[in-house]
Amino acid sequence: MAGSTTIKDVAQHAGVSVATVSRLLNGKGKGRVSTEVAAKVHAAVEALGYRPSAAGRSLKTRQTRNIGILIPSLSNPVFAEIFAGVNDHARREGYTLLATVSEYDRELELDGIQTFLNHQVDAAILTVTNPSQCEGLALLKAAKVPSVLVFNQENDATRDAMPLVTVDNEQVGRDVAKKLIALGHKSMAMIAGHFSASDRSRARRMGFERALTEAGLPNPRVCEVDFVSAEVASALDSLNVGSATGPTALFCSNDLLAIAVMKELRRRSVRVPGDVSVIGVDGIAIGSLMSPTLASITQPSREMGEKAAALVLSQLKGEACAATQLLAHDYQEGESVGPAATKSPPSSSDPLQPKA
Amino acid sequence: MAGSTTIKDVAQHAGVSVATVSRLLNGKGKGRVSTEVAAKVHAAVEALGYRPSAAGRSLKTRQTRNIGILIPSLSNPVFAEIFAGVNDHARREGYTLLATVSEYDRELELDGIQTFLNHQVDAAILTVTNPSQCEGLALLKAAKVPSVLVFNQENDATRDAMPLVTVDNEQVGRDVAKKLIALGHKSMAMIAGHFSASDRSRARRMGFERALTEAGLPNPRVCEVDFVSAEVASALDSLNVGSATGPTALFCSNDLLAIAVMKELRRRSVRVPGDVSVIGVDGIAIGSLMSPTLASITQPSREMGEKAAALVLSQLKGEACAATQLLAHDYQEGESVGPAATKSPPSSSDPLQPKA
DNA sequence: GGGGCGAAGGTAAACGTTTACCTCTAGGGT
DNA sequence: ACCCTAGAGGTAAACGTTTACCTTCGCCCC
Repeated sequence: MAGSTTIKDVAQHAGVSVATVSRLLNGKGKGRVSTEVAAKVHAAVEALGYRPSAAGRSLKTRQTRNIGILIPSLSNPVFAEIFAGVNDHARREGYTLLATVSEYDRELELDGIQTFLNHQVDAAILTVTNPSQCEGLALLKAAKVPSVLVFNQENDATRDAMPLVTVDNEQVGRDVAKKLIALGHKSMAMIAGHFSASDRSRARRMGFERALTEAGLPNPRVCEVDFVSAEVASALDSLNVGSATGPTALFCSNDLLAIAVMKELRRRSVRVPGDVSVIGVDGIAIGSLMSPTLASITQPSREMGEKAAALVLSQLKGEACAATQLLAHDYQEGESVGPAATKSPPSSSDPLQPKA
Repeated sequence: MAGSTTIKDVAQHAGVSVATVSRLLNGKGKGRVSTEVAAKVHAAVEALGYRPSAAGRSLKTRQTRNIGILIPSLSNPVFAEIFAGVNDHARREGYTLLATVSEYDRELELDGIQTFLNHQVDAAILTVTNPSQCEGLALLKAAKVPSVLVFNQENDATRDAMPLVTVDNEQVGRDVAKKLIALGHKSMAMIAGHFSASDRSRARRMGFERALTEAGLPNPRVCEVDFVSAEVASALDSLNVGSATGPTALFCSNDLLAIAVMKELRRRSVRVPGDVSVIGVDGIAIGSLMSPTLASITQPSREMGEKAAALVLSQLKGEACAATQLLAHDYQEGESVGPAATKSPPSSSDPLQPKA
């Protein structure tokens, strides 16, 4: 806090009542103030460096003009962009962001939400690890705080609707499959962060698997990693990547992971996409600076942030709004995917695909 | 806001006075409450789902337990880490973050600081484009809000001290120079974002140039870019990179830029480090996933965030604290630097360095 | 047995706003 | 000449806390 000059000081200095000052400053009331008085008040405000106290105001108006935003991590550029989008929209509407990052930790998620509640945020924008088992969400609903989930793919029907802004992650998985199938891949694998920490990964996996099944292909091998490079290595081992029996294409649940995978492949002298194709999800900018450039499914992250902010704000104004907004994703070309390798002569050690 | 049950409701429900509730909940007052009353109150709190109003509390205590944090951008992982560090420390101390990103825009910087002031943050943590001409800083000082600059290298002596948490950016520049000189480089260039937007870039440049001068080498060519890849290309053109008259080493003012530069070099078939060495600053994680891995000067970003938070908090408690904390940086090995290329036969078109 | 003391808890006055309601003045319509 | 209205501005009551200051009571010590 600071050299608090209050509205009372201003009123005194300008020789008017506090009500007048308040009315003028918020442009309220039919009975407006005369221009002379206005001038005096403004002069006083200027002279005293008056700044209305948010606390006093909030107490009376019962709104804080704060929006809580909870994201798992800022290391992933996707979340950084979401944040930028939210920030931008919120600022324009005169709202401020109470931000916290959860590091994918359920404990911290709850803690963050509690904090939002304690601070009486007017609205909340969240990405949680698992909407269907996040107690915090219930708290927000109980407190009737307009909230929206970003990126999450809530599929728990028992819970009454909390709006979502996301892409169709199952379709993302399908699109990846479609792309790889079109290039002749028949043996694929998926590498993902812990599914328990990301319902979007789960949805992507589901779409991926279904598309493969529909195409008459066997289920892909799937491997979870803890996102430390050592684990990436063992994941590649367990999938037999690079060997004749290994997959010809790797679907990574996000770009950061895909980049780590490409690094490890390079270390092993597995050529991308010569031996193995790699594709990620997110469309982060740095992907196209890699060599080979990373193919990915791009999401309009920044726009998602803006949409999310717009959504909670209109909810705040009491406007009914679409429960869920599905934004379009897109395929981002990249050198990291290519036609399936014809990896072995016909008399291969892999009897399952003699015609490949 | 929400189904506001107030402290009065709790008091009533528990059959005690509000003062008792308040005292119990904050563990204040020598005259403690008896265990039976405590139990009743807690039961009431539980039953009613009571949550103290931050507004009411702030109004009375004159502190918000909010810390403002202003950073230029979250796209740079360095800032994301700072944020994580601040977030972590603040949370542990029971503070919440009011966050905003300025996109390196002076207007938005000021706007953000005003917002902090309007919300009466207890403290502020900032990275600004230019400390010596940021009006916002003066406002913070005038309002006596404990503040700290992170990453900035304030060098305006006329201004009374605002504490800094940073690395010695001039030394960073020197260390880069030293490293490159040791590898035999004699012709170097620096590529940086707009210097006007980053005093740390300016300091790095200064150190770099001074070290070269002290080593008897000519001043490096320096080129500012607007951080769009098209500009990186023209920067490389203007520096003659890849030609016999061009530099054998490029010092990039941050890793993201270095990565973009490496990308463009690759496109031009300029070998790194064979033809040109590249070194960045920041030590972002993704640098070591590139090929070649990026050499860099690492900064302890997360720690800087934690230190910054600790610093403003102790300032808040009235403890005097070191005006400036210089943290150690470190050289991060990377494949992107190597010995200076002996780029042309003795009868070169470059008469300036016949002996090289 | 009385004075003193400390523990337990109540009373009420802030903190800085906003806003419903009131007062006053001037002007206009009949 | 009168009433009505509208504009301009003042008065004071909230909003939900915290906390200084009381009151009460039981206990101990002389």
